[in-house]
Amino acid sequence: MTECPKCQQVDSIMKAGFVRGNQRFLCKNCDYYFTIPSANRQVRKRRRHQTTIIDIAQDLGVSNSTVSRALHGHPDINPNTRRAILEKAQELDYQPNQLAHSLVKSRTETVGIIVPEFMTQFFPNIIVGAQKVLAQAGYHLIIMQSDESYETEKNNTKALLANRVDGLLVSMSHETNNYDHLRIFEKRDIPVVYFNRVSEELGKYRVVVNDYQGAYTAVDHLIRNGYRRIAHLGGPTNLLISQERLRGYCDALRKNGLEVIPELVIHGDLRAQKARIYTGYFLDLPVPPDAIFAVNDPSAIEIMMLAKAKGLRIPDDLGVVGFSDDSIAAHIGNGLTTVKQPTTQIGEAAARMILRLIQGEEELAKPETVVLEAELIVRGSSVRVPLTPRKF
Amino acid sequence: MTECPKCQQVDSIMKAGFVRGNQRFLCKNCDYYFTIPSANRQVRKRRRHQTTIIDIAQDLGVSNSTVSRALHGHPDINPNTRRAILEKAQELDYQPNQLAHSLVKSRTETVGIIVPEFMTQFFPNIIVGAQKVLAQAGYHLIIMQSDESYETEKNNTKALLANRVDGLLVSMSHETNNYDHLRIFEKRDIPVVYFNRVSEELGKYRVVVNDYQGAYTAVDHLIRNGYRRIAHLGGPTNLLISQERLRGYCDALRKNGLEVIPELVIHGDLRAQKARIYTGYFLDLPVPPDAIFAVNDPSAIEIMMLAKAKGLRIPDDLGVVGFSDDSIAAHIGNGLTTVKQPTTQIGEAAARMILRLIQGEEELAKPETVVLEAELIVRGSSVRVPLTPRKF
DNA sequence: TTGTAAGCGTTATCAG
DNA sequence: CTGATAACGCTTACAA
Repeated sequence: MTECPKCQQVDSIMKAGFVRGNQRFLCKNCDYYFTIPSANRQVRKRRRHQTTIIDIAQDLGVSNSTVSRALHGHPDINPNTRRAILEKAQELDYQPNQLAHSLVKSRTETVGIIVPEFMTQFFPNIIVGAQKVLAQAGYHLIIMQSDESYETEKNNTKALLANRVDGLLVSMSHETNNYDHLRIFEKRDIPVVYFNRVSEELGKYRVVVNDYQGAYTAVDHLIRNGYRRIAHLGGPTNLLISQERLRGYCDALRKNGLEVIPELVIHGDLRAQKARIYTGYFLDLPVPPDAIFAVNDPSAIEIMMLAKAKGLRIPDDLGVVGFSDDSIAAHIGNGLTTVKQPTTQIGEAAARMILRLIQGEEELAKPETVVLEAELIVRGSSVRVPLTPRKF
Repeated sequence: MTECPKCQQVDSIMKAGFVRGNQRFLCKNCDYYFTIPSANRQVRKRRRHQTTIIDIAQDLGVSNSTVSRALHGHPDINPNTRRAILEKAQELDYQPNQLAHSLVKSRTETVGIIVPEFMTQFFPNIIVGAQKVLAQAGYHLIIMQSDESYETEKNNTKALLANRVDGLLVSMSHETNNYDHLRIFEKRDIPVVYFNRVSEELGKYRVVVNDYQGAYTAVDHLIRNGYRRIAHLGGPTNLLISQERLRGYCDALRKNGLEVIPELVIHGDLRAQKARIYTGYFLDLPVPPDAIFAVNDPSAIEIMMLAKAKGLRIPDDLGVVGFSDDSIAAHIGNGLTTVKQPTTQIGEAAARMILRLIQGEEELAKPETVVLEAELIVRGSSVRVPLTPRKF
C-alpha cells in the first residue's frame, strides 16, 4: 500500500515511529525515512487544539517519552532536559490529558456517588464530607442524583460504568427493589460502598447510622415525657433505615410496657406530600395519637404544620419527633426534637472505605459495616414543660 | 527485529492488523500470519477486565469496526451480523468505554460546575436545575466545590481541564480576585458560563439574578413600613452581586429622600460568623439602625438571633430583610422577609446556555447575559402590623 | 540518558 | 457489507 517516494518500492517499507503523531516509515531499500502527508494534514491545526506531550517534544526535538518522564519526575533524566521541558510545558500552557492517562492506566482516580435527592441538607453534607476525604487522596468525585427514581438510578450507574469510575458510593432511591444494576459493579470488581439507604440483600461494605438506637431513644424520650399513644410515620419498607427505625420504635414501646398498635404505624415514602396525607389520617382517627415519631424531618414538619392548622398545640396536645436534624429543625416553632445524624462523617467514612477498597485490593474478603451513632436533640416539640434556657 | 517463526526472515515481515489487541504480522516470504506471544500474555487476563469491542469481535470472528458499527446502528450492516453482535454484547455485559470514546472524539459530553459552597440550599438547587437540562441533552455534570477558597477553585479548574470537560459553569468563590485560571478556558475555546457570583472583568456569558431590582424592592418595602435608619450588611465588594445589591439599597434610599449613611454600610464575607460580628457593631452604634437589609439569609438569621438575644423585638424594634429565600426563612421566628431567587431556573438557564455554546460553536461572537427576576417574599420580620393570614 | 513502539479502547477513512 | 489500520494522547518495557 505505502510506497517509497524515492524508489517506488512497496515491499521494503517498514514503520519507524511517529512524528507529531503521524506514522513515520522507513524504506529498507534506499534507507529513506518519510511520513505520508495525510489528507487532513492541513485540518490538523484544529481550532481547539489542547497542547500535548508531542507538541512539547516537537518543539524541543526530543521524544515524547522523554517529555513524559520529565513531567513525572522520573529520576533518570538529564536535569537540563528536564528544565527545558518543564519550561516549555509552562510556556505552551500544557495540561495533561486525564482521559488518555486513564485509558492507559485503566484507573480514572474518580469515584462516583449516587444520591436520591438534594432537597434537604442531608445528602449535600454527606457529599461535602466525602469530597473532602477524596480530594485529599487526589481523587475526584462525580455526583449523580437519582431523583428517587429507579430508572434514573440505573442510568446513573450506566454512565458511571462508562466513565470507568474506580469506585462507587451509593444511597438507593426509595423505588429501588431490583439490584442488578449494582451487581454489575461487583462482577467487574469495582468496589461499592453503600451508605445510609442500604438494602439487606446487597452489599458487603456499608456505612450506616445506628437508626435502631436513634429511634429507640426518640420514642423512649416521648414516653418519659408522658406521651402514651405514640404513632409512627415510617418510610418505605424496602429500605433498611425504615426497618431499623421501625424496630427501634416497637422495642421502645414494648420495653416500656406499651403495645404496638397497627393502626398507628404507617409507611410513607419520605416525602412531605405523603406525610401530610398520612398525618391527616392519624389526626382524624377516633382516638388520635398524642405523639408522632416521624421517619424524617420534612415529614415531622408537615405534621407540625397540619397539627397547628387543626388547632392542636405542640407539644401539649401533640408531641413530635423527627429524624435527621435538618437545618430547619432548630428554627421551626419552638424547635423540633429530632435525631441528629452525623452527615459529614457518613461521607467521610464512606470515602475512606472506598479508598481502602480501591487501593488495597487484597482484603476483598471480609464484609464491613461502619455504624455511626445518632444523637437525640431535644427541642420544644416534645417537652411538655418548656426547657430553660430554650434554644432559639 | 521481528523475525518469521517459519523462515526466520526479518525483512519480509509486515504488520497485519490486530488480534485481541495484539499486533499480528504477515511474513511476505512464506505467506504466514502470526502474532508475537508477548511476554505479558498471561498477565493479560487482568482481574479487572472490562469487556471491549475486541472481545466481541473475537468471539464472533468479525472485525472490531464491524462491531463498532453494529453498536451504533450504522445503516450499512447485515441485519444478522448486527443481531449477533448485539446479543453477544448483552451476553458479555459490554459497557462502552467512554474514555476511549472521548479521547478519539475529543468531546467528553461532560460539563463541569464549580460552586463555592453547599451550606445552604441555594447552590444545590441550581445544580438540580442544571443537571436536569444537561441530562436531557445526554450530558453529564461533574460537580466541584471551591469551599470559598481561591486555591481550591484553581485546583478545580485544573482538574476539569485535565478531564477535558466540554464546558464550564462557574460561580466564583468570594476570595477570587485573579482570573487567570478561568481565562485558560477562553484560550482553549472551552465555553464558560458564569452564574450568580460573576465578576465585571470577565466573562461574555452570564446568568444572573436582577440583584439591583431585588435589593431596591426590599429596601423600598422597609421604608414603606416606616423604617428610616436602614443599615446594609453587604457582601464582598469584588462580587457583582454585592455591588448590585448595594446599588439597589442606595438607590432605594435616595429615591425615597433618605441619605446613605456610610457607617450603616458594611461589607462582610457572606458567612454567618462575620454577620454576627458586624451586627454587634450595628446594634452598639450610638444611634443604631431600625432595620437591616442583609446580603443573604444566613446573615439575616444571625441578625435576628443576635437582636433577640439583645432583647430587641422583631419587627417592632428592628426590621430585617434577607436575600435568597433559604428554606429556613419561612420558619424562623415569624418568618424572614427575603428576596427570593429563582435558583432552579438559574441552573436551567446556565445549562441551556452552555449547551448552545458547546453545540453551535459559530456564534462565539456576541456576549450574552440572562437576567432573571427576583421576588420579594414578605414575612413577619419586616411588617410592623402583622400580616393576616400569616404564613406558618 | 534517550528513543522506539506497543498498547489502552474507540472511531473513522479507505479499500476491497 | 466488511476488514484493515491510523489516530486520539499517554505510559512504559525494551532497545540503543
